[in-house]
Amino acid sequence: MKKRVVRFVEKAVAVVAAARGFKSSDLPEIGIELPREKAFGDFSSNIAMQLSGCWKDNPRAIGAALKDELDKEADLARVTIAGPGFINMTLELSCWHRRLQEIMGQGADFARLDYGRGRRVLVEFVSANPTGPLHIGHGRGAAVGDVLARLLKRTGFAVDREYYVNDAGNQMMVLGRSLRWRYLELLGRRQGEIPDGYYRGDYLLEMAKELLANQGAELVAANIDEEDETGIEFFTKLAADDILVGIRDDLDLFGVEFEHWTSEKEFFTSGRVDAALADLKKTEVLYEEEGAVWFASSRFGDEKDRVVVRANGVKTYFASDIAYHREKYERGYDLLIDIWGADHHGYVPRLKAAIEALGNEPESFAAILVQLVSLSRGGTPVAMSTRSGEFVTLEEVVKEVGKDAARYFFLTRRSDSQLEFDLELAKSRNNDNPVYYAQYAHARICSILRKAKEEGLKPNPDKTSFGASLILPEELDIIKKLDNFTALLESAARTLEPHRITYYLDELAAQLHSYYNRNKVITEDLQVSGDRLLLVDTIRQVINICLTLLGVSAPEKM
RNA sequence: GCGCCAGUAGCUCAGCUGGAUAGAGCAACGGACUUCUAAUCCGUAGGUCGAGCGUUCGAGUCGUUCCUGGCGCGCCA
Repeated sequence: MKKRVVRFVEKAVAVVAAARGFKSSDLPEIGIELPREKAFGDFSSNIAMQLSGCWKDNPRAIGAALKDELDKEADLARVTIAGPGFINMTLELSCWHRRLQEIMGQGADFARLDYGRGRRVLVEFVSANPTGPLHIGHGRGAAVGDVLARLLKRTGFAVDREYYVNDAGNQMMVLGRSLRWRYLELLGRRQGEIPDGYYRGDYLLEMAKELLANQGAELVAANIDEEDETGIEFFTKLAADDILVGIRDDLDLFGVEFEHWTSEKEFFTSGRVDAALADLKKTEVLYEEEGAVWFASSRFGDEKDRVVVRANGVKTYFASDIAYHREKYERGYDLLIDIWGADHHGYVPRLKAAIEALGNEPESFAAILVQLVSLSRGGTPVAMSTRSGEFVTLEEVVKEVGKDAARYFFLTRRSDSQLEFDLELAKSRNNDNPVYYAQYAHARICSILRKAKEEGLKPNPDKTSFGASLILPEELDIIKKLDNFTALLESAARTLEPHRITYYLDELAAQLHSYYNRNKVITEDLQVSGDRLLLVDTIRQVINICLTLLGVSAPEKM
């Protein structure tokens, strides 16, 4: 609808520009907004103010000239000039009624946009080290990443989700040592507290017990000396594989699926890290100093240069990450989105530098930083640390509060603002939980539709009289809100901010609840009932789309 | 010390590419179920948008300087 109004204004501006002898080529872009105040009409434009500078005339005079042109449009019921020069426009009611019918007619395909024009996007998220179960912080990343992927898909991107398994490096050795220690502990060959720096979560103890039960003591114990690192690789692989299975299960429970699981280790073994470094070397951004190989990331805006190969010959995590992102581009993606914990923000400039050094557009890479989730229980902070084993797992939370509430909760805030997750609050199944509000609206409409069906009524399909009885201000507001959904999705996709869906949904649900309490949908009047059924059914449809985007169920009864 | 993110109602937070009189939920207070689902609704009250300066027709939004909080500044991942 907005685009139609933009065209009206464009046309008017072109006519007036021609009359005043200005070229149509150097006109500013037409901005159309939804005014805050209803009294200002359906749409408003500030174009007169923008033109006043280059046309050397006052905004109200320009506005008046534009108004004369706009008054010729049959679909515009009213055009006024207000304040410093706003052009306020009100559409004919019939336009809104037609729009409602149109939205309903598009069904589940409403707001399926072509904004992305088929560009290929890779959204990489969670990517937690396979050193322990996913905790609540990973849950936030999972929710944001998954919903963002769904959003981009709907707005016209070709999207893949990817989990990068960080199965290389020191941490994996520590994991192996930790499991081996637990195993030896069960055999009575280790006593006391597990050493500092080891992972001490209960899951490793459980794993060790299972290992002992399945494989016995001799199989692996025979060759293990008290002190050396014998068998570490065996334990590492065992632990990592087992944990990864658990991670997949947890994400499955959370409703998150990945198209790809990529292993960091394979980048080393396949020689891709070396190939990436060779590429960088060609562009002369690598140099040696103090025995190490450095990447001159400071030339691309990073605060200092970074080591890619240590003096001991071992390549850094950064080196494999360069290879990883290089490979993403090779796979043909136009846009890379990485979702990281905000504590990794210092890492963004160097990766961006590498991406640029490899000849890619810096704008084709975006890192979304998700702030930490601070955990509390009934208002008391809970410490979280994988190594100490003190944390609440994602699995635990999902099982307690349900997938719907958990996912929704993570999207009630924009990602760069910190989120406090109170376990007591989340676990309590009371009415404070915002997800029920939207779901209830959906169930309520379904209930109305059931009742209508019993009475032989259905949403008005009549192409000539549809919606004509929808004349209440709140009805018009709802239609506008429904119409605005496409713009909302587009802006959410443009800014990569999936939380906007949640807020929109909440507002739409509020409008429905309010409308429901004020008006009866099923009345004596067949025309009115049919039109109102059309209205609420369309609301239901859009709520359904929102909930689907959020990965939250849309119950027909509650 | 440098950098990133945040600072909006008592609390938790929205505020779309700068737009007109700054919003919601919770908490507080007062109302609405013989009615299509009260997991709801309606009303009241609550603000120098951290502070200053600047940019312009116009700033919560942009620039800049401070203040406060979180995080990061490794040849760890």
